Amino acid sequence: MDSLLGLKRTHSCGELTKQHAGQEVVLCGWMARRRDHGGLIFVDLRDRSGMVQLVFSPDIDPAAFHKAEAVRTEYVLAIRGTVRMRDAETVNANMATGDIEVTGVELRILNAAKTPPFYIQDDIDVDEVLKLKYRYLDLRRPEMQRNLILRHRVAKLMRDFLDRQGFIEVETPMLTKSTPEGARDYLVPSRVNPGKFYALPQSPQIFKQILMVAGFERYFQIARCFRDEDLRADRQPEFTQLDIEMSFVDREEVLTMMENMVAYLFKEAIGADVPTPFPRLGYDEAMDKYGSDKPDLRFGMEMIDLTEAVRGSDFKVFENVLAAGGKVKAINVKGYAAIPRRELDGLVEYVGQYGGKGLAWMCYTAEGIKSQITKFFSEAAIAKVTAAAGAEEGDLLLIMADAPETLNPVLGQLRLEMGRRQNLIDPAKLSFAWVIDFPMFEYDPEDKRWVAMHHPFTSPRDEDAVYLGSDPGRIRAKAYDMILNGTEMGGGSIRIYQRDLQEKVFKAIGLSDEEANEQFGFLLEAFEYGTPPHGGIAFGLDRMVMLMAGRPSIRDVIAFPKTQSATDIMSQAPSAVSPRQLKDLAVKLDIVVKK
RNA sequence: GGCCCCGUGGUGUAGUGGUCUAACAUGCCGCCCUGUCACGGCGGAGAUCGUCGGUUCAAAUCCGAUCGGGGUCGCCA
Repeated sequence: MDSLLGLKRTHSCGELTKQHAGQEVVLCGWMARRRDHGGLIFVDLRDRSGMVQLVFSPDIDPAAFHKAEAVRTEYVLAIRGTVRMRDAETVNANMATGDIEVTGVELRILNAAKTPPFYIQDDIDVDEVLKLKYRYLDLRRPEMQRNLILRHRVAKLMRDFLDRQGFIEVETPMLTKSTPEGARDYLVPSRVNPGKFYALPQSPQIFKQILMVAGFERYFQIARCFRDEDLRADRQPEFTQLDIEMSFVDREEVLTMMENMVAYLFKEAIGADVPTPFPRLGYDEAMDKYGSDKPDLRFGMEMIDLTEAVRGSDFKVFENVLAAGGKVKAINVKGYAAIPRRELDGLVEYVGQYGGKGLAWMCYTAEGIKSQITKFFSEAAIAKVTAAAGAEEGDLLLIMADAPETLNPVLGQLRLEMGRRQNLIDPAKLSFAWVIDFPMFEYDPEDKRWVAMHHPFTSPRDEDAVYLGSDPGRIRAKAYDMILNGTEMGGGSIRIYQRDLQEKVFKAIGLSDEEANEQFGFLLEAFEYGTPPHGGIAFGLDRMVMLMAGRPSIRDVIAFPKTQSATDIMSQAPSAVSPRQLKDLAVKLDIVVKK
């Protein structure tokens, strides 16, 4: 094995162009591919910046040539050589550095490498376990390097933008207090306080509000957050938020500044033009038209209310739903009247997964309407449905009936599914919007109490606060979510900053005075020492970068992600600990759960 | 906790009861090759088919359990 002694890297592989022709350069990197012609060897050398072709020949340097014969995949190399133009017929247009090559006069093998378990290249299809076990090799692949470099760029742009706007980056604790609301906490036992636990933060929410009380006026943090809930493609137990809070602002100011920031980020990071201001949707409208509080607005197919059109038919299913106060709604899948019967049956199953009890359809074919339900309806009623849905020949109406709370989300899922099947979703499109006027509370039938939809520090709209004691369900909050292509990218609110209002909200979610004091007493007390009106927002950095990179999972933009069972295959976390460690922490494992 | 998909040489796949002594591609090893770029040619090694149990004269193949991965519902203020 050779050392680097006396050689200093002068260039990176990817930066070389015809401008460098004639120069002697020193390059370092990994051996990506070798083409050995017996009397002539080509090596593609890869580093973070890209790849370049090296040429070794006995005519150039016999020692370097013979060394090159022994080089294998992923060996770490340093080479000294001269950049030269390729002959016209040997130019490789598929390679960024394809105009030139480097003739090697000195080759050093800095380190050998075992043959990697998978190819170090883009677009591979390999088992997740293998990729995660050898994450350092997976991360060596150019596309993964691009993803993490993009992530770095986005974080830097966030800091640049917010710094210019007068924001101060402040770190808040990772060892914090467990609170009853929200997701399950990750707990950390305290050695010096036996029997007591810290919680890792689900978000820096309370600390950032305290920073407003402290007079920082504009705060941000790129903050790690922890939630002990089940994982998804876009959910990891630890994830990163861009957390922001501002004093002396109203909702308008927050929304305007944040959409400007996001437009800046997308422009600078991926060159996308994002028009501002963003469209705004009320929560009720979003649920009514799209059945979701984070609708994918890249395509239409809005839900259509047929309640009045179908009222008074002989169809018992609809009549029963209507009698119970439910609704009948449909989506119009344009041009899909020829849907195979088998697919329709599949759709019934599909809505069943989401709690849909049934699905009616009307196919507007050239021979008339094919449907299992039209026989229950008068011609006039059918005409009303056709008019309400704007149905034409070739269209397919998918119709559901249920209470709105069930119907909307299920039909919303069906809308998404049909959008996907009909290829209506343009992957290149970026459809941003704000969803505003969220309900303050939603009723939890399991706990039989009202819970904060956003969090309990969200301010109710001024005109709705009077219902706090009487009718929490009708209160709208000063909350907002930024959505992009059906993903919630960020959410926030204008906060409560007065003790008495905060106490009323705690009461509304069933916290007694004692509990409120025990959990949040310090915040309530802080509110009495001159708290400015304030509000803020937090963005999911992982999701934002995932969307920018066009990846299907945030695992692709996190250096060391966890599996669906929250383990790290590379480091084998979590793991058992020694009895000694447990004893120090005053922790006893009485309830042993499998393995 | 529920539902769905996946697990076969290093990697990706084929094989759905006997002809499997497991096929193909790629990678790997050896030899040849002075303009390739997914170089090419010739030869070779490499798999008890995730694990355990069952059915059967016979199991990669059927059944059950289990482990691991992925997607999703619930959950995620």
